[in-house]
Amino acid sequence: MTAFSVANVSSSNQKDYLDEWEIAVIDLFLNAANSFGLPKSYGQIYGLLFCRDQSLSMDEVMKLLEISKGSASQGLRALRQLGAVSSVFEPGDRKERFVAEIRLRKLVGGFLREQADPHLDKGVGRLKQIEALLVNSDNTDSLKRGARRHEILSGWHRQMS
Amino acid sequence: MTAFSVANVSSSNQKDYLDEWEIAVIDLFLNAANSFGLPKSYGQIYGLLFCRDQSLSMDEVMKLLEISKGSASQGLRALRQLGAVSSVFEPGDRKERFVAEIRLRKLVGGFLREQADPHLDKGVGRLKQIEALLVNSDNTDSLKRGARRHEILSGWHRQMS
DNA sequence: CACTTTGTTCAAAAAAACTTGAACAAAGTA
DNA sequence: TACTTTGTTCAAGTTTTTTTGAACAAAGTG
Repeated sequence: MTAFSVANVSSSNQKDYLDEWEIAVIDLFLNAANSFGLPKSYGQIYGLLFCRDQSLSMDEVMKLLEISKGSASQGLRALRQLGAVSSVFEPGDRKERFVAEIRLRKLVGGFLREQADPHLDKGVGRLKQIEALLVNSDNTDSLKRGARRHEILSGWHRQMS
Repeated sequence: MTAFSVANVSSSNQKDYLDEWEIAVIDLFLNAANSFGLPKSYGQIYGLLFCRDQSLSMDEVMKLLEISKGSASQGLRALRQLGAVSSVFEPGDRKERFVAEIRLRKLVGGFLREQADPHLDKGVGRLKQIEALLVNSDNTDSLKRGARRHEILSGWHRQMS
């Protein structure tokens, strides 16, 4: 093609603005994050990385999305923890760079593992606590009702595994 | 039994306090609601009804949970909308009374129908919008990338149905 | 060592979500 | 009609969550 080839310069070798369609995709993920109970900024960050072929540094994420250092740092950490992004170290570059995981399986799996499972576990703990209260004292009438409810909850828990 | 039988008096024929185990169950649902992205009060209300054999009026819900009229009204409406509670009119009583749906199938089904589906639909709308932006002008390079991303998103959508 | 670059932390500010209660509507009763 | 009971609405208040940015730590460089 033309003589303007891409140099592997150390600093920003990336577009420093967002295309319209990228803005729309980022907004899509922003809203998706919201409905999964995750902060909007997580959605934005994931959305941006999802759009790009090249990995991005935290700095580039901050500038492109116009979010603070804190948000970028925390967001990227959380997303990596969820398995939704992974980090790459380009050789000869001190910066950590990030790319989006785009396999739906992995995304859903990570989310379930990190978000759903902990909640389920907490639920199991609470069930045990309820059990304990049911052995307590007398008042047989209410306690019998409690025992029936406990059974229902246990049944639900079984069905969900 | 003793001579103290239960009369079908018109006003509060219910316990006006919560047992310890009921408080624990209500707390369980409070937290569950939270992790599903529903207001805590919805969880409390459902939890209370879940515990009881008898239907409860809005007034009783308010007093037992110590929540406001507004919360009780909105919570009960939303829960009915979700199919998580249903209302009953006792003959010769002006009050509407509520009971919890305890079939897991119905609960999950209602939740998906009212919460997940709308979000999916909104997502489809956004996808169309992105499509529109991709036909826009020139800048073939970025747009090609955009088209690839649009394919991925469409694929995801297919996999989720 | 002094300086730069990269990234984390966390208290405070901002934004979002939830709850409250007073005003209102609807419908029954006398 | 005037009064009561039941339930809804929504602006304002409260609480919770998220974001910001300044201070700090870690590690490379000259």
